[in-house]
Amino acid sequence: MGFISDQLIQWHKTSGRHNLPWQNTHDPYLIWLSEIMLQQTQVTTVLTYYKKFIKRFPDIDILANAEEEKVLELWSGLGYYARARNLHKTAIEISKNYDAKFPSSFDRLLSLPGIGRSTAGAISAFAFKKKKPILDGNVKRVFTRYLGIKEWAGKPSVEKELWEIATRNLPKTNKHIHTYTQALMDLGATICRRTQPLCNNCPLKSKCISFKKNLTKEIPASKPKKTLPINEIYLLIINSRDSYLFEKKPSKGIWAGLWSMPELENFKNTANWIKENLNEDDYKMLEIGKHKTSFTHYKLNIHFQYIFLNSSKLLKTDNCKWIKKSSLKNAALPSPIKKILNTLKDV
DNA sequence: AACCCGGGGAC
DNA sequence: GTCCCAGGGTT
Repeated sequence: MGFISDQLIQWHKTSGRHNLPWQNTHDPYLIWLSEIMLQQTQVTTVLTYYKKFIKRFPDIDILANAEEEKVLELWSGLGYYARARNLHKTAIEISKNYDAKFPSSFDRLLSLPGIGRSTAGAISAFAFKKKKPILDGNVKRVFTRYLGIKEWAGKPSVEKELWEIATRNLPKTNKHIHTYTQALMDLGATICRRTQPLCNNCPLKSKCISFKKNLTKEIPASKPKKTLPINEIYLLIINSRDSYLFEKKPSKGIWAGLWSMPELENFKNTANWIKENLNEDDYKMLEIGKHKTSFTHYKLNIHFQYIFLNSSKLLKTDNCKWIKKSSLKNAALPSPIKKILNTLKDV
């Protein structure tokens, strides 16, 4: 398979993607940001977030000097919020220890928070023209199909093999490594798609085992199924005047660092909670509801009580705050919380 | 090796 | 509803 790299580089010239916002640059800051946002996230989803982000944080020093809260605000809705926290940590580290210049060393890149082997490989190729392999969902799909690998690509032993294949298939020189790397991603995204691959347009079809044996439906093998556990949480949506009451999530766990609603074990103690934390007896229950959402590893049923208070008194707790309705759109809230608030009737 | 971590696009 | 996406970190 020594000529795959040449064919891919040639194919990319006429048929690859050339106009994504993070292309046509070697600025490691812009490339790094795009790679982090694109982890487990589709291009179409990233586009608007990326543009907003570079407008607000044009360079790494500005990002490093920002409050983590502000970074999370621009990440709100994108998910996997550890990416945003690690992004901020890395910006601070580079600003401090590398004079705000991205390190070109692969090992130093790999040591930074949020940058794993594949992301370090992509940054190395795109920003520094270094010959390093990547192994994302696209590459896994292209290689498992091309070679007829029938096992799930996420299985550790298979993944190890795929890294070796990705390394072995790199171009001989680093001259076109950025084109090659982009070509692999583009082929996976536009031709070697998960469903309905466009095999007739594929530059690799003459030697692709899945194409020749008609295995593109079976390969790549899907992840082994597991029944997801269901979690129930109980939230108090407390409204007073033009604001809602929020509670900051802990630094670990789901939605870490974001703002959610006060959470109870159940609704038996609602009155006590309001008395203890807001020193208020007089409240009105406006609505009771339920919202379902689902994550990679569990399902979540959010139960909520929508409560109205006449006065917004001072809180005892320091991890709570009121947020005005007009500010919700730009606050660091998880998507389901924003959705629930949008369904509530105005008081 | 298994689990944790979001949200949405495409079907 | 299902599956998976330019994966990384933790245990």
